[in-house]
Amino acid sequence: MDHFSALKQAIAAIAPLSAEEWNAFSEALTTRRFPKGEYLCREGQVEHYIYFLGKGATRHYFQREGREFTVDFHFEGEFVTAYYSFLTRKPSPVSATAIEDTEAILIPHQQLHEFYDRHHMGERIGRRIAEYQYIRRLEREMALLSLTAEERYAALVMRNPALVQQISVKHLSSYLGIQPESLSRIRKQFGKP
Amino acid sequence: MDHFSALKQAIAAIAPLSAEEWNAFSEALTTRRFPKGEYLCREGQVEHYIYFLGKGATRHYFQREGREFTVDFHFEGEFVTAYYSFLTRKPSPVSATAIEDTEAILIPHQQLHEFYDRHHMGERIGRRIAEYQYIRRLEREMALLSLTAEERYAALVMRNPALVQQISVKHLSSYLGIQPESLSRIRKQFGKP
DNA sequence: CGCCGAGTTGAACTGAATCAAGAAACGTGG
DNA sequence: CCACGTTTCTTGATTCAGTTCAACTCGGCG
Repeated sequence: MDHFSALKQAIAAIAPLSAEEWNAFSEALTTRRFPKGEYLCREGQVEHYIYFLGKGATRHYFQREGREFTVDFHFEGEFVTAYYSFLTRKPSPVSATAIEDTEAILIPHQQLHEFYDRHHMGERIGRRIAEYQYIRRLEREMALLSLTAEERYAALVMRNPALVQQISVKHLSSYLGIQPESLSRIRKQFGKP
Repeated sequence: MDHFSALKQAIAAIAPLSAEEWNAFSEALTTRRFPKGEYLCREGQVEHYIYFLGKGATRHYFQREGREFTVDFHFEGEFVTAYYSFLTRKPSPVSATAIEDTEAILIPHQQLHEFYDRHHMGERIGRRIAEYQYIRRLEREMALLSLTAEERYAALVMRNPALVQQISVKHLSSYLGIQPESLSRIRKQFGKP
C-alpha cells in the first residue's frame, strides 16, 4: 500500500469523504522525503503544512536557554505539524525534525483552508484532528503535573513500549522532563525488581 | 447586556452565523446557576455540556492519591467544559467547579452535534474551539516542561495578573504544580527586589 | 470570645540536577 | 575491515529546588 492510500484510509477513519471530495483534497498534495536529521519546520518559521507520515518518525522540540525540550514524537501513519504555528500563523516555538529517514505527504495550509471552506466534511476533519491533538496535550499536562519522573517513565512504558525502545535516552529524557542521567538511573531500577 | 447576547458575540468572533443559524443554535440553549462550590462536572461523570460563562469563574482539577491538581481556570465570557470527556464520551478525569457564584448557558452535546451536522459554520465553530483549547494546553505543557516554579509564577503574573490576585494560594499553587508553602515563599521573594 | 481554615515561616529531608569521568556505540575515511 | 574521533550512555559524588512536617499568625464568623 502506498502512502496516498494510507492517507486516504487515515482520513476515512476520521470522517468519510465522497470520491469527489477526496479528489478535490488530494489534488493539492505533494510528497517529500526528509533524511534523518532534516527539519520539517524550524523554530521561528511559520508552518505551512500538515504532514502525513508514510514512513519514518519525527520529533518536536523547543529550546530554552540552550536546552532542548521534546514535546512529541510521531510515527508512520500519523499527522504531523508544528500545530501552534500552523493555527496561529505566527513563528513556531517548536522545531520538527526527522529522527529517521522519513517520507511524508504535504497538506498545504492554504489549500486545506480552501477545502475547509468548500466542504463541510473537510471542516469536520479539521475539527477532529484538533480535538485529537488536544487530548494528547491534556494527557501530557496531567502527567507532568501529577507524576514523578519515575511514574512518568513507567506510564510511558505501559502506554507505548515500542516508543520507549526506539528513542534515544537523550530525546526520551527531554520528553519526560528530566536529564539523561536521571533516565539512565530510572532504567537501572526497572531492570531489577 | 444579558448572557445570551454575550454568547452571540463570542460565537460571532469565532465564525459568523446567519440569523437562521443562530436561531437554530440558540434554540437548544438553557441557563443554569451554580453557587460557589457547586460542580459543573464531577470526576467520573460523562460531560454533556459546553458551558458559556455569563458570570462567575470555574476551576478544573483532578485528583491523584488524594491530592488535587488544577488544570485550568475560566472566567466570564469563556467557554468551559470537561473537554476530554465531552469529546471522548468517557468518564471525566477532571472535575469542574464554580469558585464564585456562576451563571452559565448550557450547550448540550447532542444538539451541538446536530448543529455540526446541519451547518458547515457550526462545524467551524467546533474546530476553532478545539484549536484554541489545544493552544492553551500546549502553552502550559511547555511551561511545565521548561520553567522552574518561580519562572512559572512570574510568567503567569505577566500573562494574567488579575488571575493571580483573585485565586487562593491553595488553588494557584496546585495550578503551578507546587505546594502552597512553596508559592508562599516565591511570593515573598517577589515582594522585595 | 474562641475556634477554624487559610496563609506564612522555619528546619530537616529528598528527588532530581549538576558536575565529572569513564565505557560503549557510531560513523567516517583510510 | 579496522582505527579514530565523536557522540551517547552510564555511574558516582555533590548540590539544590522544592517537599514535608510542624508551629505559629491572621482574619472571619458562630
